[in-house]
Amino acid sequence: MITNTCIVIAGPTAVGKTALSLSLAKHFNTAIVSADSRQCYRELNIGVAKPSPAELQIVPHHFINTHSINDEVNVKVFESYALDKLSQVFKTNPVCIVVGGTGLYIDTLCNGIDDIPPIPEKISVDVNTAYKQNGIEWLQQRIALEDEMYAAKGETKNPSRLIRALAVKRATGRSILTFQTQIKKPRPFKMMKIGLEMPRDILYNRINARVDKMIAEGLAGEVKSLLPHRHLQALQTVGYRELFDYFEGKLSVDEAIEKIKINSRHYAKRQLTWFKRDEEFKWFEADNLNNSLNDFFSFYSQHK
RNA sequence: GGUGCGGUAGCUCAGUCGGUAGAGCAAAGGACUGAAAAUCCUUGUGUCGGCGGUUCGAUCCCGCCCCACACCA
Repeated sequence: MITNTCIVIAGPTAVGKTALSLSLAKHFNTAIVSADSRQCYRELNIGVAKPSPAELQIVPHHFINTHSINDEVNVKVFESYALDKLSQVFKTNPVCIVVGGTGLYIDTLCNGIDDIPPIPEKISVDVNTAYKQNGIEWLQQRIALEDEMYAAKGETKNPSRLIRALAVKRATGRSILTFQTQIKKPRPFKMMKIGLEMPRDILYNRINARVDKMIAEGLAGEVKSLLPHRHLQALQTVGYRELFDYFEGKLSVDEAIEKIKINSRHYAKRQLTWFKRDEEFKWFEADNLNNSLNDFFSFYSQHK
């Protein structure tokens, strides 16, 4: 029996993941499942560097333009969506391409994520509201009182983790840490993890150039039309937040553009830190597409 | 040409009543379990513009020079 295989392409923003994934999808005559937490939103276009409409037509893509910024999208939503699409693809094809820069999503697709009961909305809302009113000190005090285990071992300086920990404790009576087993879930397919990288200065030049291109293509107009939605989680996105600040008069255009470049570099660095920790990745120099393809096929022929 | 205010980390600046200096940003490294393009943690030696003087000791006080900005001619 043929083993179904996910070819996972990861790496920092602007390294060239899309180009390689398209070539591979054409070669294997298969589909792409995107593992990108922002390209799934149909309202976000220029700033999230989606494949072009033409590219989307040539190769079937999943988890791109599939959701609205008003939908709740999170790692669990992605996991079930992507697993479902993979099983469909594998009915007719033994290979599927997974490409994206969201480390948590890729990790979860490959290894699963611990099951934690759903949290009643009221509890999350209450915790969030209290945090906004009272600040992180309040969260730290509540965690110290309500979840000793988390207070001792958790990230007590990180508001988003504290909020989640407190909500889980209140909803289940158990510390979130007791749910976190890190046991990998078996998947009905093989993973081949490919990381793309390039020298830092070259990557940063590419990022800067791509930001300039996005601006030339009209990113500011896109962001302006999304101003009423700027509070949504989906809009907490590099390229959008900085231009929101411009439209609200907090930054000049030039300052906003410079900020987008800086924040994109920070983002790229975080992605590299995440993926480098996963020793299952095979890293290729992404200096040029043909070289990457040659690297891939010689690797693939040895490991398929 | 004159007067004034400055010249301190890659940038913007603070400070040292004389004992060789520290914030924010940048940069670098790291973490990451339903917000993840999010969120959070760690890392600060630099001829303190130059040359002299005073002093045990000067980035700080004094003199001259250079540079920038503002105003007056």
